[in-house]
Amino acid sequence: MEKTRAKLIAAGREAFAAKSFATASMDDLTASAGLTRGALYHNFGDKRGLFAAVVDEIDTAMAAQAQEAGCRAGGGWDGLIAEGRAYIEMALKPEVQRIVLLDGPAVLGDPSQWPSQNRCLAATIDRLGALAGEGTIKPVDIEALARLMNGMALNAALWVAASADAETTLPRAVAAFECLASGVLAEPGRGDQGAHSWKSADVRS
Amino acid sequence: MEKTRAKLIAAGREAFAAKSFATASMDDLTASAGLTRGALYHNFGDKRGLFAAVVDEIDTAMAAQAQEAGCRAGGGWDGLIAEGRAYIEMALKPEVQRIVLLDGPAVLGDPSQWPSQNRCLAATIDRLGALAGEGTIKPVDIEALARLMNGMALNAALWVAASADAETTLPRAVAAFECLASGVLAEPGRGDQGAHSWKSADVRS
DNA sequence: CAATTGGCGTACAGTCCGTATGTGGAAGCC
DNA sequence: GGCTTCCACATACGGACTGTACGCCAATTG
Repeated sequence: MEKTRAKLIAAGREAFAAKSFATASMDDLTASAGLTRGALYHNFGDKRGLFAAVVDEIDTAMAAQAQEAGCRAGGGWDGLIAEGRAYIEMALKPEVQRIVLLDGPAVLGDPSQWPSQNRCLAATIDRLGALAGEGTIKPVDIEALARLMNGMALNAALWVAASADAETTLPRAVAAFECLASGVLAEPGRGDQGAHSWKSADVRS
Repeated sequence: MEKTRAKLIAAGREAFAAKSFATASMDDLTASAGLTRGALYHNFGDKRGLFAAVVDEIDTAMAAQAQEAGCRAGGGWDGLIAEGRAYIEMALKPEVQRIVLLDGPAVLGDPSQWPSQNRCLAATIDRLGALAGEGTIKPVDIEALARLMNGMALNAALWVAASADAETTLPRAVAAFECLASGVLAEPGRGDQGAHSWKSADVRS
């Protein structure tokens, strides 16, 4: 049944977020879904299998939300920055930081190998490729740039999530992100408003 | 005895690197050191305690090596870039990627909270502060910048470590790192040679 | 209507962690 | 020198958890 899979994934999101992958008990998890471990091992084969499904669901939603924020910003360079900002902001949710940022790499390996991350990465690569075509950014290795920018946003998110008061740390992280990202601009002084943003954002720090 | 601690940490480095934190058995680990679990729980109190000691040892050595590379490059902006490059190169060792990059955050939490990382972060902050004082970099939030640059290097290292052939990926990651880092330069066109490096390194890609 | 298949519950074995207890030797004291 | 104390480590035990093999029930099919 496809309904039990959904129930298990939903229960997994709660359990893995609240207790981490290692300490989450599959007996409790399945019981909270009104099932037993038999259903789990039949549908996902493994504890890791359920975790991978949970990560894929969350990560896919994150990629979609980031891309939507990029389009809402009008695409182009501003869209790229908006994507990074959205990604950082999502890490305020404990679910995201515990499952995707901390346990995910340890259990499933390098995030850039996940299918959901590859989708997000492909979107960033496309966006950077378009910017390179119109000369907005320097003609550098696009894939390497996309990977590092994704990683930078991911790491900024981790910092914000671990900080005492995320409300004040978030703008600092976003400003630093935009400042570093402006390094790929062909004309840093006036490339869109990439160079202005870090200035205006820095005022409040 | 201080000798048993060293033997357990040495055995921990091998076991955690080869089998990961979760699958490493403390019975086997202590047996390989010629001891039993009694010695472990007496000296470190916990499986996590030993792991924290192992991470601290590796991470401290990494910070020292990176700082030494920075000094060898003559300090200043080139020193900062050399630090990042050295940090990325260290992640080629499976021990570093498995223990520090993957399991470390999951078991011990956000890396920026580790004592060893704080030492490395303080060094980067000092270096950035000096560069800001002489006007080499933009007057932005130094701490946020240092955290993101450390995270960027860490993530680039993870990518290189997970790639099929690290020898070709490494220069791509380093070039992208330098390109993004150049975003903090006050005069990107000719700030030291930060802007040249990404060009020359990109030729071979 | 009988048989088979698939989804799920149940029982069992194996492993591992953490703690409580025991032991041997070294140091201190009279 | 003998006795006590203490510390570093070994040993034994309990509890929990995962993964697997097996059993049951419903639905489908011929």
